[in-house]
Amino acid sequence: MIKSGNKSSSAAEDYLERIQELIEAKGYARMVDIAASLGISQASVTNMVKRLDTEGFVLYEKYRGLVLTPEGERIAKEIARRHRILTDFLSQLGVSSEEVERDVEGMEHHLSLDSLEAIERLCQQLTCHPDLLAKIKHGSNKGIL
Amino acid sequence: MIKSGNKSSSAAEDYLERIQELIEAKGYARMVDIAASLGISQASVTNMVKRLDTEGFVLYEKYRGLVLTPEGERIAKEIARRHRILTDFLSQLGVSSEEVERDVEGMEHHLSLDSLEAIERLCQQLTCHPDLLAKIKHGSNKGIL
DNA sequence: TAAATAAATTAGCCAAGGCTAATTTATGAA
DNA sequence: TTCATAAATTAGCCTTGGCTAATTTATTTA
Repeated sequence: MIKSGNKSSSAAEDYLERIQELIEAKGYARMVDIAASLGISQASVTNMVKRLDTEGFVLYEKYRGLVLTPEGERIAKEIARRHRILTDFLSQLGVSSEEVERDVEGMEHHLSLDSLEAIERLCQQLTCHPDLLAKIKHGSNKGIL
Repeated sequence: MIKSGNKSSSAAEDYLERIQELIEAKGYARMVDIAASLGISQASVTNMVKRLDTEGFVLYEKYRGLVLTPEGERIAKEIARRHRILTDFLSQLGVSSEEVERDVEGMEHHLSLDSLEAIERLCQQLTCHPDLLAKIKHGSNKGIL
């Protein structure tokens, strides 16, 4: 998904997002850490990283590690942004953080820029209308406990 | 996706939704129509319908047609509901109908009930606040033309 | 009702993305 | 520096969900 530039699958986007997060957090992204972070096997990571390399999202040298290309980084940051916006949105609506996480994970690859930015503006507006948000959350049965 | 009852993949859910739509519109769902409606080959439909049968979502007899089981119908209706709610939501935000269609198609399989119903309540509230919606749409560059 | 056409099915293929088991390379500690 | 362990890779397999081409069954029409 994601329109401009090269095509990347949902799976590829997930990898790029996590790789970027690891690099930000620790300066590098090892295969073993990518695997742990995504909850999949190291072998699967090796395969996908090879693909990401041939498709130009990553520079990879066997046994030596990998870095994102500018294009890979662009996609990683775009996905991170979608993640942020959608997480904010569902959190504002009072959805529990575990559900937010799962739902966002699934949705973030399927939204046009237009929809995403409309939701972003909506969040902005909702911030100034806590009364409205209160009514929405009130409908929820898992209220303030 | 969809929690309660049997598991169904996103693809299976798409099939069930379309089958239900065809049955509602014409009283029956032929392989050739399901294929046309989903934009895939008849052979692929035959395969998936067999699977939907063995998984209990559909009753199918070779060359004789198919009907939804109660469970299949339950899922079809649940997906249709998600489709409705998400379509309403993005439309309210001023997203173009083609984009709404594509986005909803992608998202509808990935939302928890909690998130879905929070969005439903949000739409309800937004209906009473056209001023708010106006501001959101205003941020869009493809405004009133 | 027999032949032509439309619909459905089968067989066999492909790519994406997972997996495990076995092997190879790198690295840290004695 | 050598050996034990950790990390990475390879080989080979699986499922999902597509596809085309060939075949079979149903249906329509002359």
